[in-house]
Amino acid sequence: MPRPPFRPEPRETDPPLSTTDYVVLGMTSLGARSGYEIRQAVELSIRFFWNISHAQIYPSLQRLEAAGLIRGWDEPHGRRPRRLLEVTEAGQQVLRTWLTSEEAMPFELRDIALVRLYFADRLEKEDALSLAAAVRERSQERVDTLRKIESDYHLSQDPASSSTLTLRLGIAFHEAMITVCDEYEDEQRAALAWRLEQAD
Amino acid sequence: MPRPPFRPEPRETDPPLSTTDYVVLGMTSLGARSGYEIRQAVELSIRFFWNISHAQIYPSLQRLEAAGLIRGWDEPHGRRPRRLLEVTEAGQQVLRTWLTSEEAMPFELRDIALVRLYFADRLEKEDALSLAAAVRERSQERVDTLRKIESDYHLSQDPASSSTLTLRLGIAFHEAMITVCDEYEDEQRAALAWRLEQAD
DNA sequence: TTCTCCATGTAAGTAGTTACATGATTGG
DNA sequence: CCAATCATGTAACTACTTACATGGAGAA
Repeated sequence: MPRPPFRPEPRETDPPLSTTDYVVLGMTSLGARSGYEIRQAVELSIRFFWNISHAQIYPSLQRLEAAGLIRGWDEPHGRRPRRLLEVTEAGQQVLRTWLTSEEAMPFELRDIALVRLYFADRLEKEDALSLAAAVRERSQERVDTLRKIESDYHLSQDPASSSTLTLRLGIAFHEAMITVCDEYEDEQRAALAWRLEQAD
Repeated sequence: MPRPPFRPEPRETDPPLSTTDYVVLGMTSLGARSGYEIRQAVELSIRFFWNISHAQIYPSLQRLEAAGLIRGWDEPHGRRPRRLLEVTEAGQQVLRTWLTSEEAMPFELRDIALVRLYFADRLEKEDALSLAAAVRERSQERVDTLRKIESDYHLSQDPASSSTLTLRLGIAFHEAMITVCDEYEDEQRAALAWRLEQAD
């Protein structure tokens, strides 16, 4: 009977961190002190380009703590349980290494509105028109909301660009969407007018 | 021995379609005749705002065929197997219904570059600067590529906006990114200059 | 003959969402 | 006292990616 092949002890080296882990680590490094605060910080800052749900945060915190990148201790508030966190020196270092690494920075966009618009030719022109209008209105609402937030923001203090970065990108993107919809609507209306003319 | 509990035949009512299923259905409706062609069509058109891999397409085709929304038949090319497809009238109807439905149109963006930029304050100013520069260059390359495609496109024929929609959105988005990076770099450089001045 | 493209599928693993579960505190 | 918010976690499920697997056709 052959000897089983030699396998070195599979050296449980820390698995590489996911982007979500780096977000959790980064928010801790910026001063978020609990899973709950991390979630709020994400919601108020980077959710436009990287959203995470609380169901991802708690397992991520466990991984980071096991890897020694953050430190956590229980500090209940009254009888309500609470686990406070802080980043370790190793964690700071890992974060900085990630931020300066040369690895690829993939870009991903998923927008059902654009998918629908792409297939709008399958509809009657009237329906295609109202679809485009709905998409345009959605973007218009987003722009209005973001502009409102932007002006409230200017009224307050901090001119730090990292906080307004998401605002400005959101505005730029949705304004481009509005332009595209406008053009599409013009085309459809022109085609429709031509058809009505022919019918006379 | 107890009788097994009565269970009504679980009336295999068609599960709702995912957006990916609608993409596959839509591409078939636009004339893609095989899984392979669907994949190519996605790659050349909507991949900027809805990418799918071939591993998603084949199971999706099976679901759609089971639901009677497309029809498929084997038509090997020589000895190479090939399954051709066409959309059924029911499929056309389901697609139109989806396109005109009022359901929400969520928008999702995931960009590691922006995440990194958000955490750039954790770095030395020099490193923050080179990170911002790397992000700016990435977007600049994208803009250059997209503009090239756009001008090639203009040289050919079809002025259909659905095909240029992805181009124009991509350009608008990445130009906004460049502006944001420029501003961030200016800030960092100013802070750096100030620090050097103090050191004198 | 070798490379690229055509062509279809499955398996295993990772990532993410939604729902389930619980309960305390604070402010009106 | 009731609603909103604080606060943490798990389970089940869905979606998606990467790797595995196979092989023919056509062109250079």
